Formats: sequence, C-alpha cells, structure tokens
Amino acid sequence: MMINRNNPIPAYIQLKRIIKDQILAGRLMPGDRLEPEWKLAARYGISRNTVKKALDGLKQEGYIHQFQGKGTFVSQPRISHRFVTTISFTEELLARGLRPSSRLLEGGELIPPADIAKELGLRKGEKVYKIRRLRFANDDPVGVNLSYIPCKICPGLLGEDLEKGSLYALIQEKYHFRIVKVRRDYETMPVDREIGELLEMELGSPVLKMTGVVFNEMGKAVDYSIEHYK
Amino acid sequence: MMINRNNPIPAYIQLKRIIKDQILAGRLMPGDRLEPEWKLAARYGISRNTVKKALDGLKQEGYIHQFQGKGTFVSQPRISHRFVTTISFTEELLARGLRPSSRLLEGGELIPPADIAKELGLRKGEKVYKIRRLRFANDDPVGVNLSYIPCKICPGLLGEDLEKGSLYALIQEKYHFRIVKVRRDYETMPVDREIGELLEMELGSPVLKMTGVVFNEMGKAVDYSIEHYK
DNA sequence: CAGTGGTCTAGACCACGCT
DNA sequence: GCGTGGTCTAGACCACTGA
Repeated sequence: MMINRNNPIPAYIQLKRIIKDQILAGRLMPGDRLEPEWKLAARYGISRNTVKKALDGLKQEGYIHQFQGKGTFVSQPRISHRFVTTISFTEELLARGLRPSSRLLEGGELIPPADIAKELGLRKGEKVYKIRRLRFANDDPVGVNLSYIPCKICPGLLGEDLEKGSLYALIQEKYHFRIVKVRRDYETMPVDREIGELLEMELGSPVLKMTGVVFNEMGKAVDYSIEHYK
Repeated sequence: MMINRNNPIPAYIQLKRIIKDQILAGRLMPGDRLEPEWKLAARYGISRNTVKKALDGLKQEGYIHQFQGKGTFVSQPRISHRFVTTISFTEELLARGLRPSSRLLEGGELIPPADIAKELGLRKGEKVYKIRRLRFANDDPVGVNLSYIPCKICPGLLGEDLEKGSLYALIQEKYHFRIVKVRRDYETMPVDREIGELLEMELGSPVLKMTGVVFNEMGKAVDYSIEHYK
C-alpha cells in the first residue's frame, strides 16, 4: 500500500490509515517495533515531518507509543484517550467550579502487602511508594486518598511536589504514560475513627469508599488506590 | 511573558503554557480570536510550525479550536465525562444543565450468557431482563446502554416506562433497594459499526466503554451493564 | 482580493538508549 | 559511536473565508 499524492486526502492521514490497518489486521502486533521514522519517510516518499504527524495521530489514539532513542512500538491494549480527565480528583473539582488542594499525610517506600502486590502485578520484594493525601475542596476536607505506586514504574516520585495538582497528571507527564484502563469499586460504608477525624465527620456517617487500579498503555498497573469521600 | 530559549522546556510547551494561562486567567475569553499563527510566531520569535505544535496541543486539550480561513478561537469550557463519581446518567446530565432522554432499542427476557450470569451471581437457567437504550443529551445521541437485570430481583420491570428518567431511580423506588456498591471498568476503544451508527460517529473514533455491576444493600447484583459513550 | 489555517519539505541539532 | 525519536527552522503552496 502506497501513498497517492493525487488523492486529496493528506499524506499523513493516508499513512496513518495504512499503519492503523496493519495493526488492526494483526500484521503489527503489540510490542512490535515499527521501522524508524526516516525509513518510513523514504519508503513512502514523504518527509520525516509528515511521518511524525501520522505517528502523532496514532500515538494520540493509543495505537503506538514512542521512546526517544529506542523506537516506535505498537501499544498493548486497544485505544485510549484522555482518561485523566475522567479519573482525576483535581480536574473533577475544577470542572465543578471548586478549588481543589491536597495535604500530604504520608509518603514512603515499602514492600506492599501481598494482596496489593498482586493487584499491581508485582513480584515478591518489589517496592512501592505509599502516598496518603487529604483532599480539600475550597479548604473543606472531602476525601482521603491512599495510593500504592510501583517504584520501578515511577522512580523518584517522592521527590516531586505531591501536594500540587493531580497525581495522575504528574505521573503521566513525568513518566510519559497514558492511562488507558481503569478498574474501580465503589462502596458506601460507615466511617471509621481515623477517616472520620480527618474528614471531620461523625463516627458511623456514610462515606464512599473507592478502590481502583489504573493501567498504562503497556498494560502495566501504575497505581492501586483506596479512597474515602464524604 | 516570553519564551526563554535557554530553558530546557521546549518552546512549544512554553507557548502552550502562556496561552493556557491567558485563557484560565480570563484574559482570553471563550469566543475570542487569537492572533494569527504567523503573528504569534513573530511575537515569540519562533517558527510558525512551532506555534502550530503549541496550538495543536491546546486544541487537543479542548482549549481552542481553529477554522481554516477564519482563525483560532477560544473554546467554551469543556464538558468532561465525569461518570466515575456518579452512577446515574440522568442525574449526571441534569447536574450539567443538559436535558437527558432515552429511546428504548430493545427490551426482553432471556437466559443470559454464562459470563454475565456469573457476574450477576445467578444460578443456571435464571432469567434476566435485557434492556438496551440509546441515550440523548439535548437530543444528541451520546451513549448506548445495555443492562441485564435479574428477573427475580425486579419482577415486572418491563411493564414500566423505561424511557422516562433514571433506571436506577425507578428500580430503587419500585423495589425498595438501595444501591450500595458499584464495580466499574472503563476503557477506551475504537467504535464498531453498530455503536458508531447509533452514536453518529465515524468508524474507529474513540468511545468510552464502561462495564459495570451494581449491588444492593443485601449484596445482590442488581444490574450488569455495558455502556458506550462518546 | 487579502488573510487565515492546513499541509508539506529538506534540512538541522539535540537528548537519549544501547553496545 | 551510532541509531533513535524530539525539537525546530524557513521557507512553500493550497483551501477556505469573508469583504
């Protein structure tokens, strides 16, 4: 399949279509490396910038990812878009016109309990960062967030400012992930003493407990979190 | 604010930040037209291609849109998919000031496939209602909802008006449940033909697929649903 | 018509991963 | 060192809009 320069469809869209078809047809499998950009440019008789524009689109749609110095690879699952916006406490509150903020309660590094290690797909002895934050909306405490994040996935995370903005945005920006899959359990339950004190609630009032795992485009679990919301 | 070429942050990201800040600060209001690309390039001392890359990012994030031959305009604040913290489509849309409605595509009674029976905790041969609805926001189709609800939990459900309001509200009211636990999986994927036609989307555009189970206060699964949203 | 964004080129240098 | 993607330039022509 070649690019037809008489076709009014732009070359980068034609190339995108060609590569996408190869992925959907299984001729390119998840994990496969594509030819380097310069070679694609030569093969299809277009400039490298045009190849980049095609690849940008495919990256955007979650079909591929790229690593500087390594190459271009077909992504694991199907497709992704901006999942952050649907899962981020920070953006959620901003969208509602509230002012979100956080206070770091605890940040450390440890070997996680077996059940959490299993959810994260970690081998025995692999460490995680444990990050516990109290969340505010307009300075009212509204939630407690406990996250376990594999150290090998996000090295140096504790050196970041964990009280500013969205943790997911930080992770995606710093480590160049895209979050493509989310699993969430929601449950209402009476509040226990510890959470109740943090959220300034009466003992036994109902809280929303949310447990979740998020996955990046390579199918790796990036975060296991337990959250309690008023 | 200018672009600092000694700053290791790429010029296009610096420009993106500058423009985004102007929008967030209200110096650029929704509907305002930005300077033409060539003028931005001259003002910030970078090439037009670099300006385009910054604008592409902002377009991508929904802050601006562009029209060939007309210019670059600040977008209305984005409506984000915030299904995570809400259970009910109806309530979600009402909260956003949109008018929700539904059209019943399919309503019947059947023995569910084994995997769905398992999710619902049903014994062999126990029937479910299968309810498929197209969802509208202000008469635009925005989602397709497929629900499996155990007949023994909600007897006579098909006799109700399934196009009016929230199915969850109906179920909770008629059968005196409280929904206390929800499990949700979110994933984005390219739209297939059937859903694409219902939602009036181009084949392969990304849709949010949500799969979920809700439980009542007795721990019984009340509903297994598969939904696709624009 | 002039002005705008859309596409595209043929280069360049840099940052990074690997061997 | 070499190959990769990341960024950037200074042009060019086209398609579309609106006066």
